[in-house]
Formats: sequence, C-alpha cells, structure tokens
Amino acid sequence: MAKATIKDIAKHAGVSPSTVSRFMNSSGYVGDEAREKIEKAIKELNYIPNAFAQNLPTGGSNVIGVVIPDINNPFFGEIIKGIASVLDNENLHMILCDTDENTEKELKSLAMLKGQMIKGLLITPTSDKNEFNSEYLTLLESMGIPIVLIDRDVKYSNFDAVFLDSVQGAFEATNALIQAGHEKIAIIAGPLTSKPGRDRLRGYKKAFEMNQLPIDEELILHGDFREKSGYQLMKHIINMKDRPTAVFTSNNLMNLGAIKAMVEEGIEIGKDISLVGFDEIEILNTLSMNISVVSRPTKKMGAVAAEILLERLSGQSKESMGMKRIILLPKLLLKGSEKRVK
Amino acid sequence: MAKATIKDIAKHAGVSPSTVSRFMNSSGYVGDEAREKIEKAIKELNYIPNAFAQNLPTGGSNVIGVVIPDINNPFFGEIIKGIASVLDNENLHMILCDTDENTEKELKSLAMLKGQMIKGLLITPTSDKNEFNSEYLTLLESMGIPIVLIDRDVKYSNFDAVFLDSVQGAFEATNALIQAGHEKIAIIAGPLTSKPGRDRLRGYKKAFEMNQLPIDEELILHGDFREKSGYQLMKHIINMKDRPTAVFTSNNLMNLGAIKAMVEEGIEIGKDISLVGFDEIEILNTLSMNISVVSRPTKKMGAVAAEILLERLSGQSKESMGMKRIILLPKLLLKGSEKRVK
DNA sequence: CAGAAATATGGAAACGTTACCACATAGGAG
DNA sequence: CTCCTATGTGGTAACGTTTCCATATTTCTG
Repeated sequence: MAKATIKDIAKHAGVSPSTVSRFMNSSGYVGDEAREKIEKAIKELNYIPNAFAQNLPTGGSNVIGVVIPDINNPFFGEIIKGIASVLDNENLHMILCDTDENTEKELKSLAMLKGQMIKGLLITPTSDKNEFNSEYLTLLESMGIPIVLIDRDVKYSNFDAVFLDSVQGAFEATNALIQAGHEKIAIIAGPLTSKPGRDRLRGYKKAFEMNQLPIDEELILHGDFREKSGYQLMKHIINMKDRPTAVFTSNNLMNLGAIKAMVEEGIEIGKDISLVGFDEIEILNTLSMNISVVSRPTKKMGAVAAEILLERLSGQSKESMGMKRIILLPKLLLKGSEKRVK
Repeated sequence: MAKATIKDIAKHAGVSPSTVSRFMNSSGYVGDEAREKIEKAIKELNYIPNAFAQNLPTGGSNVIGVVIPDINNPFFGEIIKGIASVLDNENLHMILCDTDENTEKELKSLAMLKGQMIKGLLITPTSDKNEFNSEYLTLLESMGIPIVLIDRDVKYSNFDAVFLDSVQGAFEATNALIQAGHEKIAIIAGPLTSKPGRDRLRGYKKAFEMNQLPIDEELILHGDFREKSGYQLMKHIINMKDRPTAVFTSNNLMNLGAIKAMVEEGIEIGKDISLVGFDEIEILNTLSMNISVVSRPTKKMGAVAAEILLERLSGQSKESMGMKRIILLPKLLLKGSEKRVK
C-alpha cells in the first residue's frame, strides 16, 4: 500500500482535493456530509499530509533548529525537555544539533539548518567571543527567521533571549557564605568569554562590596565550565597555604569536579571547606549529599524560549515588539554546606 | 533580498535550470564554461537549495528520525552522541523525539515523523508489549523506510537492531557476586515487557544454575527502570527479615535509587550489603564511590545503529541482506562493591 | 420575491526542484 | 565520410499541497 495523498482521500470520499485541503486546515467551508466522508477516508487510508508538499507553496517548514553545546549536561537535557513541552502542542518539531562546545561544529550546524529551511532557531552559543559566529547568526536572522538565545549571549546582538539573573544568583550564594561568617571565599569562575561566566563573577564581587569586604584577586580562579577544570582548581585551592574557608563554584560540572577533588583529598564538605555551587545536581540529592546551590528553573527556560519563538512566528514583527529578553530569577537552596564550622 | 531559486541562478548564469540542477547534484554533464558561471552566480546570489522542493520529487528527505524514551538518562545521551558522530559525516540530520517512556507520545511522534518523510528511523521503543505500536512500526517499514532498533526489541518484529548481550552482562555480574561468596543475592529486575528486563533476569538465573545454586523467587523484585522503583525495592530488601547479602540492579537509574535507599538507611555499600549494577554512572566515579557495574559501549551502540541505517539507505535491500542484528558485549568492571565482607 | 449574503464545492495555477527525454555538437572508429 | 559514442544542454512533466477564483446552491433581508 503506497502512501495516501490528498488526491486519494478526495477520490475515496468523492470530493475534490480542495475540499480535503480546507478540511485539513480548517480554513474554509466544508459541509457536514463532506466532512464525515473525508474523516472516514483519512482513517481508512491512514492519511498523513506530506510535509514537503505542504511547505513548498507556503515557503516555510514546521521545524525549528535547536543548537546546544552538550546533550550530556543535564542542564541542557532539561532545556530540551522544556522546549519540547511547548513545541509538542504546536505541530512543530526540532532538529537537534549538539556542538560539543566546539565553534566549528556550531558553524557547520548553522549552515545545515539554513538549508533545512528551519522556521526558527533556539541556540545556546558556545561563546560570545566568536565574531564570525555572531555574523552568521545575523545572516540567518536577516533571512527572516527568528532566533532566541538561551542562557548565553552573542556579542553586539539584539536577538531575543532567555537568561537567568546570574549576577543575582552568584550574589546570593556568596552573600550567604559571608553571612555564615566566611571572609576568605574563593570562586571557581567560568570563562570571561561567556555571559554567565562574567555575570557570576560580578555577583561574587558585588557580595563583597555590599558587605564592605575586600576582594582578594588571588581567590578568583577561572575554569572552563567543565568538570576537569573544577577538579584542578579545587585541588589548587586545597593546597593553598592560606586556604580559604569557603568556595563558590560557577556551574554544575565544575562543582562536581570540585567535589571530586574534595572527596579525594579527604576534605569534608561544609566542615573543612564550605561550598556553594551554581545549578542543582540531581544526583547529589539522591545520594543525600547536601550541597547548597543556586537553583534555576531550567525546564522553564527552555519553555519560555520556545514561547518567545512562537510569538515571533505568529507574526509579531520585530519592529512592533523590539527585542524581548526574559531574565528569570534563581533561587538559593541552602542545605548546610555553606555553614562555617571551624 | 529575497531568497534565490534555481531559476535565478540559471538566469544569472545564462544557462537552464536543468544545468544548474545537474551541477548541484553532480549528476550529469556540465561544461567547464557553464560550471564557472554557475559557481559565480551561486556565490553572488547566496543560493541554498530549498530542501522541500528538493525532496518533493524524490520523495525522501535527508533527515532521519530518532525516538528515545528519555533524554535525561545519560545512557540515551550517549546513544545520541554516537548517532550524531556518524550522521555528521553524511549530510544527514536528526529530528529528535523524546517519548518520556510514554506510548502515546511515541505514537504521536511516529505519525509526525511519517509526515516529515524521514529517510530512516532509529528507535528505542518504550515497550515491546504494545501491539499497536509494533503495527505502526511495520507500517512505517512497509513504506520503505529502514528502521533500526536500539537496545529494546519489538515483538514479532524483524527490524535491524543493535542490542547488548544483557544475558551475558547480568550473568557475569551475578556470577561475580557468587564467586565472592554470596548466596542470598536479590535482583532488582526490570519489567518483563522489555527485552533488557527479561534478559537481565535470565542472566541472573543462569548464574545460579551454572553454579548449581537454588533460585529464591522471593529475591526477584520487579521495578520499572526508574530511580524511584529502585529506591523502593531496595528499602524493601533492607527491611527483609532474612536480608540478602548482595543485590544486583538491572539498570543505572534503579541502581541509583537503590544507592539512595542504602545511604538513607545507613547501609554501607560493599560491606553491609554488596552491590553490582548495570550501566555505569559517571558521577559515582567522580565522587569516588566504587560501585561495580556491568558497563557497555553506549556511544558505540548509537554509532553502530546509525551505520546499519546508512547501509540500508545506500541501497542494500532487505532481501539481499536479511535482517541485521548486532549484539555488543558488555564488560564487567569490578571495583570492590561486590565483595563479601561480613 | 428579487437580490444579496452565506455556504459549499471544484478547477487550476503555483511553489522549487529533479528526472527524463530530446536534441545538439564534437571527435573517433570503421 | 558515415555512424556511433561521449559530452553538453534545454524543455517539460511530475511531486503533493495550498490558494485563489469561479460556480453552484441555500438562506436571509427588506
């Protein structure tokens, strides 16, 4: 049985293809009798419209591109779930690209997506440093496809975006450590080439300023958001002669690396060294390791990004709307690891 | 600047659309002079072929569908990475569907994918119990699109597939526990409606038989592959009056749940109760929790599945090839948690 | 009850590409 | 020098929809 086309349905139901089309799209008049016969035919022949034929005349697809740096990071897993939850109700689908935090792969993906005539793009750029990349995104946008950034910004861009108030999150985390009595607090920061990296460092500094405490530049250590760098930097911290009493880590993977280093070195978390991280790590709760963290509504970030895209797609032109940037708020979850014991 | 079509290129280069098409697809004769002019026109007009128009006549796309039960399970994250690694080199792309282990969502996804005219399908079905689902897959296959199953089978089906020798893995794990001196070994098994669930139970039983030990049906507990069931069943085990000295868990999430229960109850793993799980959990290594596990080449599973699909797509008809089922071998990683101490 | 509006349907062009066929032209083989 | 083959090119019919436009038919409205 070959795949049924709209003509087959029309023939089977004794009406014209036009009528079937109107029925499918609820776009014009369709009589009750015709309606019934068409419904029956569709069921019997198992008809599903051919998306290409559907999109050819209209010039657009029903696919949106999703480009993220690493599927295996649970943070992005949640983002994707959030996006999917919105798209599912809209007959929209996603082509997923994992860039492995690699700019070249990202560029390749973008070129590919352009050819796929995607309707819109949701992207967490690997870095906002890359000018070419940003240029490419601008090119895409100039073709009329809306783009929403997630979590990371692109230099000099005016794309719609969903961010988290990283400054606030880092501020609260650091402030909590200060309130708990710490003064020597190290930060395992992210790269300055990424907005979250910069913002979290800013929040950290802000907490010191607000509490009128001096900032020790020696305690500011830069990692690359990966586990390994968190591990190495924490080892470094542990071996400092004038060791800080607390550490704030700028993302989940580095936090994990830091924890690994502490476990290895026999440092008791929240006792020998206090710790607050950014982003929850589900598994730590599972294992009843109570590490205080700045948590954020990850799934919601994905969902909101998808919703903004939908708004754009439904015709709200940039002119009338300006750029839309949603900044969600983090929540500090204190579980004890921030306390000052010694 | 409106998007250029093949006709624009043709006009600009002073040739016919046919010639441009042949050039684009390297599918026929194109003279040097024409070639140059076309190349120039393409660059100047920034031409990218419209994928829909391209696919309409040929009836196929360059997109393959990937349907998996849960993106957030690192196992499937790895699978996806494996698939992507192969597809990237072939100008093929994936539409990703996350079914949330929900049959209805799965069905919806399959219908959608059919409309997208996907070229092939890689799927881990939620369950092989669902007859309708299997029927649907058969329908898809009858349309001529190749399908490769990953990790889970479909009842009465003859699709290509990549599995892991779960029997062997479970056998080795259980056998290791027996060799370590355990006799009362419980299994937190998966649902019998899934092949891995069945196979791992079989491997468990096989180990007892090979060692001529009796199987205690009371020690066979069925979960649903989710963390919560592992947690609940382990709690149950801990509270048994004649408590087993060792437990084998059938997948990563249930293993995690079991560990959570043990941590909560103050049971020392590998001492009070020995433990071997199925599938590695990266984070446990990070935290220096040495739990013995059956590990499998997850990324490779995805890659191999994608490769089989490519073979099919490159024209190897089912007739000439029969069905292709690759069964990869697991590897038992002993880290100490299997030992019998008490 | 005439005409206008609302309802219902079919026909045909268009969307951008590919695939096939027809037609040239040139160079070699016999 | 004729025929064949290799090379190069253009014309045109698909592919499965949607979107107008044209044409009925029915139902109001005054």
